[in-house]
Formats: sequence, structure tokens, C-alpha cells
Amino acid sequence: MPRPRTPLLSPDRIADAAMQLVEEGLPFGVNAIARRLGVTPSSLYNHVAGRDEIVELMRGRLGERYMSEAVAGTWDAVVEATLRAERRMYAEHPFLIPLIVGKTITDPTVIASYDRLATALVDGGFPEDDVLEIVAIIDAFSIGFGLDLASPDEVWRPETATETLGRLVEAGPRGRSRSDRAFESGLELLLDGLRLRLARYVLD
Amino acid sequence: MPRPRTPLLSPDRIADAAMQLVEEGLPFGVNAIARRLGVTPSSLYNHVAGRDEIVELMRGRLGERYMSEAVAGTWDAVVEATLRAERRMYAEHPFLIPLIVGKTITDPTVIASYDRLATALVDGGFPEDDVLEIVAIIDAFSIGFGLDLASPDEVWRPETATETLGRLVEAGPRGRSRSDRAFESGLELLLDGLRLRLARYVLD
DNA sequence: ACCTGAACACCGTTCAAGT
DNA sequence: ACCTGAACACCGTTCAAGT
Repeated sequence: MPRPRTPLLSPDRIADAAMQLVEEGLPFGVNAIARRLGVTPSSLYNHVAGRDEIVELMRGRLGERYMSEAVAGTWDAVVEATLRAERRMYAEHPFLIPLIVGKTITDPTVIASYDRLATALVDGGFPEDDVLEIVAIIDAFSIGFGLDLASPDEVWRPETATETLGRLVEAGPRGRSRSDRAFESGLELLLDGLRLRLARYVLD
Repeated sequence: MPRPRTPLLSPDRIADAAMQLVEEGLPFGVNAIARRLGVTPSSLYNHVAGRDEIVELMRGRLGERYMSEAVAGTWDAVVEATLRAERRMYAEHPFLIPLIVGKTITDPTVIASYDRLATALVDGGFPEDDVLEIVAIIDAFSIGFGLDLASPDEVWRPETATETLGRLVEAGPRGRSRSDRAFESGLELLLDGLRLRLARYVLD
């Protein structure tokens, strides 16, 4: 069945199938996508450069779904809204985290979101030279907590005696609620740290 | 050459070879390890359960090398030392990050390091109920920056026009030096945030 | 007990051939 | 322009056979 008059595939359909797989927690890959679409793996290469590009398409999907809302307000409102949006994105698609982490970001929607963040920080009074650093910190924070979310229920499993950790792990919350509390707490910490830094700039 | 009278392999030798590969930035895998050891891939299965166990052996190696030193001093000195040690570990083994991230931590040396952290925070005056949260925040930071380090030289590549981000990316440092600066900056931010929080506890 | 070699079920990617 | 099918160079893992 070569060359159907109406194409079976498109980057969009490929991305759809990839998202479906990932949302169902199934193994993701070129072959799996082709199977789901009832097509040969090599067919995909007429529409897409390869596996990496498919991942990039998925990142784009998520970006549009979660990161496309512009937030107005003070710099700290923008920081908070961006982090919360990213948090929701990771929380609802934990399997995607290992796929997109550590790859160059080119997707326009995601870039636009980081751009709004950078602009808000500059407008808020942070020196231009420091803003990219701060964006990187926010990013590290967000990815760190994203991975925390994707982690197993038990992050630490002490098998030898401990002085403090074992007791705290016993007493504390686990799983999703543990991760949520840590995120809220970390967000507050980050914002406090940034406010303090801004105040210091003003002093100098 | 079956059954040499003195074994060619051992878990230790396998871990050594795996570490070498990873340190040279070469692709890591059962086959690559076997090649380096001048042996057939199937031979490894006489000593090791498979790929995952090899990764666990490597985590143990790193824990011993980087996280085994006890640090005395105030809580913030312990936080800083722990984060710097972890940073060095990730910096010198960036390819390991994607391998070990998101797995339950059981290695005794690594557990001991987190235990010292938790103890220092409790001793420093943080309420017990909050300490595990703070440890999780520190962990998220550390992993986030570890991944930042493992990221490509270009983290953001804007292909459409931006208001601020593109300009900052142009002007700012790249690669390792960008990542180092962001880490230093983030460390300061984290410590400031924690000190502020401690001060607030005392006020209440 | 320990290594080999063949075999299996996968990957991602390329490319000539067909319409 | 778009799909197939064969081919390639990889994975990780299992297992019978050899000493």
C-alpha cells in the first residue's frame, strides 16, 4: 500500500500517537509509535527526522498545554505562576521527565515562557547580567522537583541504622503528598531568597 | 578459552570497566563493558544480574568516593559541604546522572550522608517536622543543578524572536562556566532562604 | 565455576523500489 | 510525495556446550 492519495501520517499524528503511548505508561519509541499507527517504522522518517524530533514535538505539545498562558503582575507572581505551571505539567506527565530532561530547548512556546520569565526579572529590577543565572536556578529547581515527583514512593530506604533520617522518614508523609509539601516549601524558600537578593541590589 | 583457572571477571572488575567508560564519556552498556574487558557480553552474567545491577555498583563507588567524608560545623556548613560534594560528583560524572536519577537510594554511604544532613538541621534548630522537607529541597536543588551540568552547552536555543532571553543568551557565558556560576548563585540563594526561615522559627 | 557462541527479541536509521 | 520491505549496526539477556 504505497503512496495513499491521502497521507496516513503527519508530524501531528505522530506526536498524538507518541503522547498516547506515554500517557498510558507504555514504552515509548519509534517502533512502538509505528505499531500504534499501523505503519512501518521507516514511514515515520518521511515526516520526522527521528526519535529526538518526536520528543521535541511532545515537548511542544506540553508547552502549549501548560506554558502558553501569559501571566501579568510583579516578577514574583510570574516566577510563581511559571513554577506552578511547570509543576502541574510534570505532575500530570511524570514519564516524560526522563525523556525531555537534558536536551536543548527550542520549542517556541517553551522558549516564550522562559522569555516572559527573563523579561519579568529584568523589569523587576534584577541586573541583566544575573538574570540568566536566576532563570537557570528556577529551572534547576523545577526539574529537581519534577524528578522528585517521578521518583518512587520511597526516596530513601535506610537499610542500616541512622541517627535522624530513619526516624523522620518513618514519621513524615510519603509519595505525592510528601512531594507536594516539599515543593510548596521550596517555592517559598526560592522566592524569599530572590526577594532578599533584590533588596541587596537596591542597597548597593 | 572457557573456564580459565584464575577468573577473568568479578563484580569489582566489571564496575571498574563501567566507571572507566563513563569517565571517558563513551557509551555505557553491557556490550561496551564486555568489549573493554576483552570478553563476551554473556560472560558478565556469571557475576552480575544485568545492566541495572552494574549501575547500582557504580552508585556505590561514587558514594564512597565523594559522600563518605563527615563534615563538622554549623548546619549551614554541612549543607554547603554536602551540596558541593554532590556537585563535584555530578560534575566529574555527568553521564551518570541520567542513570541514577529517580531511583530509591539504599546505598549505605549515600544514606549516611543524608543522615548527617538531617542531623545537622535538627541540631541547628529546624523543627523536626520540617527537616525532611528541607532535605528534599536540597536534594531537588542538587539534582537540578546536576542535570544542568549534564545538559548540552546550549540549554536554550531560541529560533523565534524573543524580548529578553535571546539577548541574554548571546551575552552570557556558556557551557561549564555558565553552569558553575548558576550553581554558586543558587547555593547562596538556598542558604539565604534557609537562614531566613530559621530566623522566623525563632521569632514565633 | 566460568567463559564461549549461537540465538532471541528488541532498538533506531537508511535506502532502493514501487506508485 | 509517501509508504514498504530489506538491510544494517546496534542493544540486553538466555542458554546449551565446553573445560
